[in-house]
Amino acid sequence: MGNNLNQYKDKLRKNKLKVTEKRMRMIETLLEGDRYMSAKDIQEILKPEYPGMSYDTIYRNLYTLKDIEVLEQTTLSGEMHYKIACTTHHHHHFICDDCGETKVIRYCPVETWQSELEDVEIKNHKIELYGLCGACKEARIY
Amino acid sequence: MGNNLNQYKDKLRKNKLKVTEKRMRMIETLLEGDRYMSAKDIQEILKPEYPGMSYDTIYRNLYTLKDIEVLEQTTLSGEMHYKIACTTHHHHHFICDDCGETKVIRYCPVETWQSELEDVEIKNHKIELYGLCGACKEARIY
DNA sequence: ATTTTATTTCGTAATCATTCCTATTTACAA
DNA sequence: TTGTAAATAGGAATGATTACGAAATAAAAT
Repeated sequence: MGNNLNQYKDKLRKNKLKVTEKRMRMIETLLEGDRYMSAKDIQEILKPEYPGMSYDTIYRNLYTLKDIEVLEQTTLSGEMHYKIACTTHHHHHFICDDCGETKVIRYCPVETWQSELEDVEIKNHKIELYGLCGACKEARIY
Repeated sequence: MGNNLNQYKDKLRKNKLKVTEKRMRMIETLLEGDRYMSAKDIQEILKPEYPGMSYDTIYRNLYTLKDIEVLEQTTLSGEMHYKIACTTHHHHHFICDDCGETKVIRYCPVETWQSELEDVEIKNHKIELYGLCGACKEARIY
């Protein structure tokens, strides 16, 4: 794989976290998926390799990886989902309702909103677009 | 109260739903609160009046009222929250992390995003700003 | 190579939001 | 006023998530 797993190893080490096999496979799984995945999704995918992988491990690692900003999280239909975070530029996502694929959206008017609401202090914001990606739009039968 | 509860009664009847005491008190509670509230919030507030009000009733009514667009919903820290919907114009919210007060934001660049992502079909979107409202910002001790 | 420390297991249990089930009650139409 | 369809109470069930604690394992530091 030409995936730059080293940057993730470095990040783990920088945070005094150990580079374990399971952790790396979770990161790889999320890199390969490149969409929001639930704890169960990840367990399913890694089941052949690690049949006895405990939920405890998955949840703990998802939490840890989100904490060091390797992952970003969002709630999709009641379940927490995670995906690899992109740290190079601020962005949000379009999420396909059918296949779960995500697309990056760049435009973010947070300054516009800050000036619309002068008296408040915006500390955080969530933007998500939902719908059908090109492929799923084609595949739809009406 | 000068609150126009009649429009809500009409809306219920239009949808062949019964105008019950509990339903109307839930609507009143949400009107008075005018912020996102959880099922538990509502149960707490109505407890003196209806000590035995069942969760089923609360959840079913929240769902029903969202369904007929009397309420809008969002997930806040893992819990579903509801507030009275404004149907006259499209908008989103700023939500105060401290007191839960909401402020309407008008600017919504959904067309901009649609042209940024030509191939997808945006069917839905979620925009939420979080932070401190004017009052809570003042009240903060640093 | 040895030690130290973090991580995983594993089984189980607690928690919490939400939903489901059935008997009973209520709103409202006829 | 009566019939019936909808709504509710009360509690059990579900499902995601977190917690736990001790033993086993693995990673990294010396």
